Amino acid sequence: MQMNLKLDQMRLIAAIAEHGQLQIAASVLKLSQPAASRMLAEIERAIGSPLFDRHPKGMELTAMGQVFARHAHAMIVGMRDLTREVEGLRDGRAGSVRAGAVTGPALGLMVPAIRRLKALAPDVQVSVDVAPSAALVRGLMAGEYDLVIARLPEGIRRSEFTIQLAGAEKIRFLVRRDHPLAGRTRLPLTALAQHDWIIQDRSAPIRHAVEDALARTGAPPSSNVIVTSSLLMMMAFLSDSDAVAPMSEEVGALIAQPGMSGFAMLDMAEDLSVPPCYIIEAKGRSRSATATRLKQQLLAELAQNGAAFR
Amino acid sequence: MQMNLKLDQMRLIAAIAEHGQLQIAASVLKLSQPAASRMLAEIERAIGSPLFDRHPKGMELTAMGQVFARHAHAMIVGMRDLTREVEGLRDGRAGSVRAGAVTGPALGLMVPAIRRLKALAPDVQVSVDVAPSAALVRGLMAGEYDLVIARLPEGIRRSEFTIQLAGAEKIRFLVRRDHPLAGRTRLPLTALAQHDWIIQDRSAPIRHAVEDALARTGAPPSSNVIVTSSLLMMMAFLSDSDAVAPMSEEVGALIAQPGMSGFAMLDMAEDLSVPPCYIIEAKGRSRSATATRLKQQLLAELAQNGAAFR
DNA sequence: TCGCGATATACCGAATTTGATATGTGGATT
DNA sequence: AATCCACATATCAAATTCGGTATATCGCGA
Repeated sequence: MQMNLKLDQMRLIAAIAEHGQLQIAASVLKLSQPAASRMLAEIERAIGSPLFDRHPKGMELTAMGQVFARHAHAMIVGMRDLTREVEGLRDGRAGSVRAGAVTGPALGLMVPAIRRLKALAPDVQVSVDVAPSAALVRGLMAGEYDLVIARLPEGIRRSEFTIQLAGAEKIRFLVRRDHPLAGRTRLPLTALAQHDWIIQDRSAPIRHAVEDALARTGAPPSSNVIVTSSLLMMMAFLSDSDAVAPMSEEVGALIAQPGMSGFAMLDMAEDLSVPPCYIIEAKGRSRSATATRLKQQLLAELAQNGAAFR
Repeated sequence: MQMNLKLDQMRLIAAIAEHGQLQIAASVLKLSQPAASRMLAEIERAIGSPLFDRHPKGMELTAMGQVFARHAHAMIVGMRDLTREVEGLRDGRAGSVRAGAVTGPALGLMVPAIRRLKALAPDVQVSVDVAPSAALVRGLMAGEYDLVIARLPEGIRRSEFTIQLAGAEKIRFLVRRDHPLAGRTRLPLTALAQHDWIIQDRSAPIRHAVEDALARTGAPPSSNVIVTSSLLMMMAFLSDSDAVAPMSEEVGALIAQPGMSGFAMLDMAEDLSVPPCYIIEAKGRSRSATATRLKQQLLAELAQNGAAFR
């Protein structure tokens, strides 16, 4: 399907969704009602499905319309953010280092490196995001980050990046402290299948790795699953249920400090891991002094603890 | 500034940013080089600032260009996501309940309600996001959520929503267990000002409330601040430093379970809170049966624990 | 049955956009 | 100095977009 839609079309859909009537939406957008009607018809032709159910007193979104309206809204907000940020840049706001990392290296590398950087230069502005690799590399390419610690997405053109191996990331399963499986050792993966799972979105590498490992054992995945990427939600569900949640070892270690936590990591018969991570910067990008210093701290951390984070 | 830019313009900027040369970008977009050059010129005229520094062998992004390219990339990705989701809807994927909550009510209300719902209907698809109120209500309006638990953004038209009071949200300060302030009681806010802070983004209500309270005491905020909204990053920084981090009481309670955690919540002389939360649904929206059931569980949770979450 | 309110369609003209080719300009390299 | 490469500008023609007014259509309520 070819959907070369325009922002004004997004605005129309969002306005109709918000106001419930084409005429009001048209007025808001400073269009005549027939112009709005025709624009809507063109959008629906491009989509190949109605976006609104028509009623004598107005319209309401169809299921497809809800999907479209959500995206339209995000686009409108995105344009607003762009405008704001472009204007803000005119105010000459000082640079900062903007870094991102996937969860394990966020803890294992980024946190100590930032801590060291702040020790040396307490007033630098540091902004850190934790996100999946694809989003991080996308952000890096788009100039949103100065550097990221992430996996290499497929098809990445290595020649355009500076890439430094940072290490592998192991998967552990977190449970509440008094979970039936908590005290056992060398658990097979199949032992987990009968429990509820709190698991990440389908795009997460941890989920891929876990599902692949389950597939190799022949055990079906649990049928009772709650999908969330929020660590908070995971901890909350785990804390008073028999659910299990896969996560990176570093995250698990932080949450389940031995003897001091309401959580525990399961002892598995077989290690699971996800592909290794790298410190990635975009070539040809002017690098702020602060970003250079953060990179230096990351390399120092690797030199010191390389064996620990492998 | 009026920036009525087009997606094709975004694509051009993203392509130049990616390839470094106008001619290659033009080719990728199936344009002639002069057409691309003029399109770029028009974008830069609308922006009022160059997006690229020109060099004999190509162009590279200016600071403004990096901002623009990042947003352009997000728009392009958004359009791709829209296309994918529109197509996916044709595959007839079954409905699910999509809920969102700000952090405190995510724990205090949403988690038990979802747990009850799953007990009654183990195979329903539940998706939960934790996000700020503005984003949640935006998502609700755009059809991204069936219901949310959030604060009421300014200017919200109450007549368009079903709004049910869910309670207030208290702020606590989290520290590591052996923090110098951990054992003290009735701490004044000024006692925290000398420590490092791990704090949320400027738009977060918790940050507003904390900065307002600090302003009332006359104490300046800490000059040594790390900004992150990632709970994981907060916990990591707190776990081996003397930093403090404000967060909702429910989140703090989950992390700092008494006697069992590497963290503790500070005992403050004065309670801080953020404005109350509500269960919010959009009127005129066809509600899935699962969403209705989740709403029922939320109301049941409120009826049972209303005093606890107030 | 009639009137109302809301959307849909027909028709038209004006404006804008689009993108080509041809050519100019500037910096780097040989 | 000549050449090359990459971007910028001029010119032109074609296509598309845009959005108005006028009017038709439909469902609901009185």
